[in-house]
Formats: sequence, C-alpha cells, structure tokens
Amino acid sequence: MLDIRLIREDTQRVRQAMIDLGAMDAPVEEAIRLDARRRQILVDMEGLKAERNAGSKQIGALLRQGQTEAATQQKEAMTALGARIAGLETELKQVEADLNWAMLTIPNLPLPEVPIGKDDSENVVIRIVGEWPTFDFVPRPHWELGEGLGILDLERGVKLSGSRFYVLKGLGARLQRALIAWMLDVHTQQHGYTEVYPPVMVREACLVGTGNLPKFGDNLYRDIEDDLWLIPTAEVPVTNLYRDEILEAEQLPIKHVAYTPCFRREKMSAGKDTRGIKRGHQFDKVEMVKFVTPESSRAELDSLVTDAEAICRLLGIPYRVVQMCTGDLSFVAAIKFDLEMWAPGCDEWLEVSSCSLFTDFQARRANIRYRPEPGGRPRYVHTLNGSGLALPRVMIAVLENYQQADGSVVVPEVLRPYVGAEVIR
RNA sequence: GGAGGGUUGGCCGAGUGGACGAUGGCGGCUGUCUUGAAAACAGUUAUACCGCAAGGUAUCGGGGGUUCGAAUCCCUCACCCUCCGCCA
Repeated sequence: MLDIRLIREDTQRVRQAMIDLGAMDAPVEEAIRLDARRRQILVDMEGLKAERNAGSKQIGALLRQGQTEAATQQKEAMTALGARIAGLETELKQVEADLNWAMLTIPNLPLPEVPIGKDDSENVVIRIVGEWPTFDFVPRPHWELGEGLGILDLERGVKLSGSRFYVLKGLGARLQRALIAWMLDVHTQQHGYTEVYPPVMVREACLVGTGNLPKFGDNLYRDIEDDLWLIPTAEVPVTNLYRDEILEAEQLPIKHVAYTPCFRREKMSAGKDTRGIKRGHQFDKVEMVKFVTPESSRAELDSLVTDAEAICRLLGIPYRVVQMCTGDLSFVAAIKFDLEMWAPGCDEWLEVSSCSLFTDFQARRANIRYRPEPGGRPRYVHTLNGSGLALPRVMIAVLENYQQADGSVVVPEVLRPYVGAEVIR
C-alpha cells in the first residue's frame, strides 16, 4: 500500500509511475476523490459528535438536579443529532471501504533506477556468471534423465494428484532433501540468517499483508471450512511474523531463511511448462526474508542477491542476473532482480530466484514498524525477500548440467556429504 | 468436538450506564535534595486522525447492536486459560 499522503500531495509522480508500470487501470483518481470525501465527512461528523457529547453530559447534570422536563427535551435534540451522525457514518463506511479497496489495488512505485519497459522483453541482463558445461553428446532434458535413473516418476504423480504433480524417488528425493539442508546451512552459517519453520496455512490477513490478496487470490489454494489459505511462498508467513508489531532499531536488520513447500494453482498458465518438474502445483523452496531500515534497504537488496548467487556459484552452475523493467515488476516490488540458471537439456534459462525490495509497501499493509530512537515515533520498516533457491528448478539445473553420456549424473561437490553419493546412476 | 473462565494503558491491576482516556501500583522521564549515586519528595508519562492554533474526534481484544450517553448491557468473531474427549 502506498501512503495516501503521497498520492494526495505528489499525484503527478504516482500517475507517471502507473504509466511506467503499465498499470493505467490502477484507481489513483478514485483514491484521491474518496480520500477528499472521507476527510470532509470526518470534519462534519466530528463536529456533530462534539455537540452530542456536550449535550449528553448536560442530560446527566439535569437529571441529577431533578429537571426531568429539560432533560427530556435535551434527549429529543440529541436523538435528532444522532440521526444526522448515523447518516454520515453510513456514508463514511462505504467511502472507507471503497478507499481501502482502491489503496489495496494500487501497485508499489518503482525506484527511479528501474529501467522503463513494457514487458519481459525489455528486462536487462546485468551479468552472466560461470562456465558453460561442454558435452560431446546431445544433453538430455531432466525428465528423460530422471525417469531413466528411476528418481523421477511423472506418471504416478499424475495418478495421485493430477497434472503438474510428480514423485521423487530414491536419490532423487535424497538430492532434493540434500539441497534443502545444504542451502539452509549456507544461509544460516555463512550469511547470518536465522532459520524459521512457519505454518504453511495462513489467515487471509497474512496474504493481504504481502500483497497476494485481494488481487491475486485465483492463484491460491484455500480451505473454505476453516478459512485458511495454503501459502504460495514462505514469504507470506515469514513476512507476517512481525505483523502489527513495533520493532526496536537495534533488532534490525532481521534476516530469516525458511524452507517450506509452496502451493500454487497456476491456472493462469495452463498448458505452459507442462513437461517435467519446472512448474508444479506443489514445490519446495528455501526463502530469505529481511526486515531493514529504509536507509539501508537498497544496499540490503544487493547483499540479498549476492546471498542467492552464492548458491549458484557453489553449485558450479552457470547463471545470469536479470533486472526486471517497470512493465515486468510484480505488484508489490519497487525493484527486482531474478536469478536464472542455465539448463542445457531444456535449452533454456530457468528462473530459480526472484529478489525484491518492497520498500514500505508490505510494511504498511502488514503494519510492521520500528522505533528509530527509544521513545521516538515508529516508522515503517522496509521488507525484502529472495528465493534461495526454488528447488525443482535447481534440481533440473543440477541434473542437466552434471549429466554424463551414459545418463548418469555427477553429484556437485558441495552436495556429496548431504547426498551420500558421488554419482547418481 | 463438549463444558466453563478470561482479554483494560510499557507491565500489574481497579472499574456493572453519565464528573472515566480510565483509581492505584510498578517501570520510564523531569525536578528538589546530594560531591556523585541511592533513598525520599514533587511533577510528568498512550496512540491515530482533523485543525495555523485553541481545540475536537476516536480507541478498554475485533465487529455489530441497545441508549440522549457504553470499558460497563446484548449479539457475534478472534485469541488465551482450565477440565473432558480425540490424536502424531
């Protein structure tokens, strides 16, 4: 959520941002109009309430003096006042509900440094890192490798749960578990993150806090009976850890890393990426989340990207860092970098991480603040998150980059203690 | 799942329809005293919104209702506690 004062006072900047984002349908004008009306109602209503409060006090005094007749007259006057107040209150509620909806549907403003562009074709490749593997054979895609090795069972995944579900077996399951444990160890032991194990089912308020709701509910699974939602990413519960809290300045930065399964309907992309394990309804991910001061947030984004890159580097898999242009920024992000690993079998770049700075956009929605000075006024924190990394795609990259002519796969050095094998054959 | 009890300011805890934004205590801050500190004493100590200001409005877990007027009465939801049942 943006600051309504910013919309009110720097309207032109907000309008231009919506154009850059390709979000011209964002209800900026509506928000300005509703905000003005809200404040007018408030002024009128508060005046009437002040009158009523004073008048009601008099009734008490009159009754104590035994002047029942005067009290009755006064009561009638107050009833009339009450009716006027009620009318304004009804309108106020509607205006506030409409304003709230508008505020929740206006996207975050991009930082000035974000390149202007209409869609993903105008994203900017920042750097390409690592060495390409060389093959004296045609590298196979992971679904062939996985099924050939008996570590991936796509058919039975479909039998159990339908399309976009799969089963990992043997060293396949072990490889995934190894990646999870290893990535958590790297982030906690080398990058200073504190591990968190959060619920994967959350209340609606959490999803509003991170910006998934109200606009993007159709990509979420939900249990109607108990009114809980399955998380699409650990970002949701971990960011909401400090919802409605005021943190002390010395607590910041707070850096958390969490491993969770993630659940997404993916009905927007039906038919896309149906082959293999690239895009499923359920997948595992290690996620980093930071809570920082506004002054430090931009630098914290760079270090977040560096932390995610470390995983790619240590695995020895070539990757690139891509900066999203304005048109490809997510609803909540002010600036965002993706990490993409090269997959020689599928012959494509795989998005394995998405690192974003949300400025105070999520913090305002989730009401996460900190106190810069003891006893001082609270300010909103800045929140960031980045995958570190998303598992099925790292699995794909490992299998395809480390494959050998006979269909076996060499286990990357760093994972060997975790996998307990040097080669998957 | 069943039965009962709770939720008040930074913390503890009083308050069952009007002088209550809320007694009191603790903690915090300021001052007096002191070389300094402690103790004692005095004062002070919530947040948001509107307003140049004076001031006003709202907030006693959330929402709704009754009433001229609600921390107080009614309904509802959430959470916590106790007991029973069930369970990994």
